[in-house]
Amino acid sequence: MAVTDEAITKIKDMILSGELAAGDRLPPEKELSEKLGLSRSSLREAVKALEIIRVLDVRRGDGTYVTSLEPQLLNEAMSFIVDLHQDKSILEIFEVRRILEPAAAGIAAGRIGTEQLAALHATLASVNEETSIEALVEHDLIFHSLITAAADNAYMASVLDALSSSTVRARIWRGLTQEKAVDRTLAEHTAIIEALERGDAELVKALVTVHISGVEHWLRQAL
Amino acid sequence: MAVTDEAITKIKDMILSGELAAGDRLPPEKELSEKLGLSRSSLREAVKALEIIRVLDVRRGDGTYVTSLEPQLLNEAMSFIVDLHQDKSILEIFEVRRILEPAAAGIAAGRIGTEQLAALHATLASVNEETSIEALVEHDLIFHSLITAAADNAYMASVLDALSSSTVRARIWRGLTQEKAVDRTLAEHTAIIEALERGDAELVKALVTVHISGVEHWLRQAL
DNA sequence: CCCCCAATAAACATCCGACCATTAGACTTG
DNA sequence: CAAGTCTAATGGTCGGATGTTTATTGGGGG
Repeated sequence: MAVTDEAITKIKDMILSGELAAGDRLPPEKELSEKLGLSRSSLREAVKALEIIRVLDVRRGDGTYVTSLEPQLLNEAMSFIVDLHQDKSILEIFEVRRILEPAAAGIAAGRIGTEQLAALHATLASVNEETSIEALVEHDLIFHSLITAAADNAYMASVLDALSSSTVRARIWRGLTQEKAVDRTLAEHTAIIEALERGDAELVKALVTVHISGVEHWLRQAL
Repeated sequence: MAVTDEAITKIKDMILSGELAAGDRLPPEKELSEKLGLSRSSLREAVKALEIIRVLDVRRGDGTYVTSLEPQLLNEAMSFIVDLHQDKSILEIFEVRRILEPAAAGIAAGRIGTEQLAALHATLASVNEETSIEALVEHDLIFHSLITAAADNAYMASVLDALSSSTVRARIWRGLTQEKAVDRTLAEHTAIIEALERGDAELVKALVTVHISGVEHWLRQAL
């Protein structure tokens, strides 16, 4: 194994063993490179890799720290990868979403609070049939994120958010707007909010399933 | 933004724009560093980061290539992150698994082939109540992976495999063996295989739900 | 003509040392 | 005591030298 990969493993092990905890500061690059027995250049490659997947937080002029390692940090790292997969298997992604998202929404129905419901209303009110595509994508991301967040499971939220990365959503919406399906989507969003307010988990699950399956169906025809 | 991060974004964009396709070879480090306007050292940090998340494949003495970007490559990158989360939110992970894995197994019931069933029998036959913990963990990983793989959805398999990283599984099994629950787990595995053979999707879903919930329940008591 | 092997060149791996840019914290000053 | 300033610590970037691995090429032998 290359020294850089060894360094990555060693740093990871230092975290797993508890030698480094969340929020801890790592020794300076020069010092750590000597401790691990490799050059600063090689160590920096290792640190950069760990920074990309949000394990380390490098602050210039200050130092390098272990991140909180909270599940939501999984998000960006996963999204980065999903972004690159593009159309290749978008239908497979939807199959996972169709399973996970209704379940998450159902859980959310029993846990969602007043503030979160207000936020849902707000994002819905910010768009209509004449809104720009960019704003619609933004609304759609927020809408689904708010619901998955309300399920109060950071892993679930991370996985779902990553699977619906912004670039994927953007492409879909571009197609949907051409099909004049915007009003239908917004109507479905409205229905989902109402069911959430009533706390009707079964109805929420059904509505979300229909909502996602609708897009999925459109995709199958478009491809 | 730092030059290294710019380089990461540029390489990512080259892939998104189609300038670089899966399997393509990147220009040599020296050449690419000049094209992107940064030093070779900094470029190497960017390449290392992309290599860790399985976007690039660096072959010493040969060159650097874009990976196939297949969904299963998501696996290792995600597992690496989940590994670091440890106990922090293991119950949240189980909540996601309890939703996704029965659904995947239910789909697998209709798609699983003879060879895959044989593989399931084989891994089950390789263990008993006196097997070492390491071998039990290995069996457990293979058993669940085979089923999720049979659902024929690479994203689903990647997410599930990542959520049950080997270190997490190892810790759980260590606890389960102390509780003499090994035989029960193996009995449940047997029942799941039989239901899969019959193609009874509903029963498979129920059995997998019970199976995962059982471990989840044990975890709640243990924590 | 084909196969095997050694020589070669290309490419990544690693290291070093220098200098720049930024930040946190100590210090000075009003 | 507060605000601004200075400084040491730390990461960011660079260029080049050298080592290691691999693919390729060309020649020699079968």
